[in-house]
Amino acid sequence: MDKNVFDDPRITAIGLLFEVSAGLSARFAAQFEEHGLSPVEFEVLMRLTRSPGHQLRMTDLAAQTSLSTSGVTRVVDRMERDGLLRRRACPSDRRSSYAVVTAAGLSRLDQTLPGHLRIIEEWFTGQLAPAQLDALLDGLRRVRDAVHPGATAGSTEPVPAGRPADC
Amino acid sequence: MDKNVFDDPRITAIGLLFEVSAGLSARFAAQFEEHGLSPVEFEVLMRLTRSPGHQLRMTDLAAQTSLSTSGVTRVVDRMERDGLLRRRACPSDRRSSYAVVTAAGLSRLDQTLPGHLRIIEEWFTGQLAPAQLDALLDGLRRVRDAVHPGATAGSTEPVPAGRPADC
DNA sequence: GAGCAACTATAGGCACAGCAATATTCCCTG
DNA sequence: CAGGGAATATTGCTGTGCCTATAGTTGCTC
Repeated sequence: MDKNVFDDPRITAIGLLFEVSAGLSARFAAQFEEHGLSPVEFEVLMRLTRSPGHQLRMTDLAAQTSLSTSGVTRVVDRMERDGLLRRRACPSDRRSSYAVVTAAGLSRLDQTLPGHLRIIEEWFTGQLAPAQLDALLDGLRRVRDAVHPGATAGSTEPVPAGRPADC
Repeated sequence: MDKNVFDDPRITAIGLLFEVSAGLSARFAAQFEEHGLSPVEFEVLMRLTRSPGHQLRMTDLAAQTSLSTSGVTRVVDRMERDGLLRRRACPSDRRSSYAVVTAAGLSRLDQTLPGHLRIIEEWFTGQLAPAQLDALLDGLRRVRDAVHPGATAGSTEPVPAGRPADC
C-alpha cells in the first residue's frame, strides 16, 4: 500500500466535493430542525409543493426523492400524522394514492424556506464571485449530465409523472 | 407559496451540487460492494491506512469520519469480525484502544482502490478540461474553507490525533 | 494520597431506511 | 370475458446509526 495514493489528485478532488456537500447538509439539517423538519421531510414538502395541485402519487414522489417506495410510505405516515400533508385516493386508479400538501404544510415550508435560502447564500453562492460561481456550476452541470444519477434522484428539475395526473 | 421560489438560482445551484454528490456516491457504493465493502468501511480503511502505523484510536477515528464514537465501535466490530482490522490495547492508557489494519485489510483496500480511482476519473475529473476542473476545485475549496464542516468530518486532510500516538 | 472531574469505549434503546413479500387493482391478450 | 402479468402501496424483517447511560481509567487538586 503506497502512502502516496492518498495524495492522488483524484482523491483530494472527490474528498473536497464530499466535504463541501456534507458541510452544507449539516447546516441545512440544523436549520430544518428549528422548524421541526427533517431533511427528507423538507425535500418531500418541496417536491410536492412545486408539483401541480401540490400533490404527487406515492410512486412519483419516490422517484423524485432518493427514497424507495416503502420509505415514502413511512415518511408520508409521519408527515400526515403531523398534519403537513394528507393522503388522497385517486378515483380513476384505486391502486394509486396521492400525497397532498395541507395548508399547514405550505405554511411550514414558507417559514423554512427564507432561512434555507439565506444559508445557501451565506455559505455557498455568496462565497464566490459571480464568474467563479458560474465556472463552478458549469463544471457541476457537466459532471451531472455525465453521471446522470439514476432517475435523477435529488434533481432540482421536475420529473414528469409516470402517468398523467388525471385526478 | 410562490411557485417561482423553486427557480431561485440558489435552489438550482444547491440541487446541482447535491445531485452530483449523490450520483457519485451511488457509483462508489456499487463498486465498493463488488469488493464486499460498505462506503463507511472503505472510509475507515482509508483513514487507518493513511495514518502512521496503519492505526488510530477509536476516538480519533470517529473524529476523522462522520461517525460517532458508538458508531465507530460497531463498524470496528464488523470489520474485526471480517478480519479487515483488529483492536489493540494501548499500554500507556488503558482507556484507549487502537484499530489496526490487518494484512487482509490492506489487501482489500489494494483491490478496491484502482477501481475507485477509475470511477472518479471516468465520471468526475475526466469529464472536465484541466482548466475547468481547476476552476471547479478552486470554487469548492473556497466554500470548504468557509463552511468548515464541523471537525473536518470526511475531510481528505489528515487530522492530528488528540493525543500523540505514544504506543 | 484521596477524591473528583474529564476522558474513553461500550451497551441498550430508539429511529429510520431498504429489501422482499403480500394484497389489491389494472390492463392486455386470447 | 377470463386469466395472467404488470403496477401500486403497504408491512415485516433486517441492518445501521445516533443518543444516552454506564463502567472503567486517568490526571489534577487539595
